[in-house]
Amino acid sequence: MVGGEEAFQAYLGRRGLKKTRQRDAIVREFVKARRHITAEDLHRTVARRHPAIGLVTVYRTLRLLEGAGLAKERRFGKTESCYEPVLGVGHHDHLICTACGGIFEFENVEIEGLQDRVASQHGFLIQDHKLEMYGICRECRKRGERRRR
Amino acid sequence: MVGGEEAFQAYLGRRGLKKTRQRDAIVREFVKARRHITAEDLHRTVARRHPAIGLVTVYRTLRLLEGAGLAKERRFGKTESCYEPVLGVGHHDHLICTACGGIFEFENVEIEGLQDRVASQHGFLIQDHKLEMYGICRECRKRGERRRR
DNA sequence: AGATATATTGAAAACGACTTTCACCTTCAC
DNA sequence: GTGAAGGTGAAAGTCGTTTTCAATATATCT
Repeated sequence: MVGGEEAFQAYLGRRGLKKTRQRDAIVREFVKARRHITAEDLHRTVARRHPAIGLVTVYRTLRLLEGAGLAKERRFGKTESCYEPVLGVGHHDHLICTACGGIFEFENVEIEGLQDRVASQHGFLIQDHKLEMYGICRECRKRGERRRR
Repeated sequence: MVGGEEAFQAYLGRRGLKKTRQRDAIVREFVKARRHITAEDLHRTVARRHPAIGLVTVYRTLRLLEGAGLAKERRFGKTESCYEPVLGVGHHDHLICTACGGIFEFENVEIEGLQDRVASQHGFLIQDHKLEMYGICRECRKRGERRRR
């Protein structure tokens, strides 16, 4: 999402939508995050400098970013969604620790290749995919696999 | 989930829980489904023969089944969860058509192997994983990729 | 700049899936 | 059978997210 802010404004213009201070502030913080973040967390961050901006507007802006192809919604646990900036290239997937809740990212070209093959074997035209692996991370294994919650 | 009903009753016994008519009916229909199903759909099915059984009890029973390792919760869209019977062996993943909403299952041992390798490279002890691919299925491509919703 | 049309805002209410509460009802070990 | 421990359905409550609505900001036209 290099130059994400300009891309976002172009998107707004194209759709006859307006550039506002709130959207600017939200998009700026979202880009700074550089990692998946929940709407609530993003709101907290934005509200430090702009206390008047509501959570509702954060949700709306995230949906706009998604529409612009600049953010992607993810759902790891059973509860809230996370949003992550769409960086120029390179898809990544996630390793999620069920003990500490930590989320680790990785990329693997071979897996991607196999996925494409499976998809075309089934006659699918692939648009997106996600791979999530759940387990115990190195740290938690050392610590003795204590469970959270 | 061959012999799922017996396994479930064993689980109940082990935990000091009781076998009830409602649970029997719900588990029986769940096993018959043999495929992912939402709580709501399962309830609808069960209610045909047992109109008094509430959706609440279906949710509770599904959580029990999950605890017993006989069902697995999945979340494809952004809305409801699906539950699928855990069959004895063989993990499968999903191809989801964004046009018609259809869900197709597949298995691929090579991908599984690569996943395990990635996990161990990161020091992870894998417990579970899920792979979902989104795209347009063969039928919808023929039909001209109309969008649902 | 001022007027005008249209989009945007925050607060509160609504939403949908799911969970909890509660008073009554089963189940099962004795 | 009896009684303690669980289970039940209905209604109320949660939680994350979306919608509604009256007030306000932005872009465009003059």
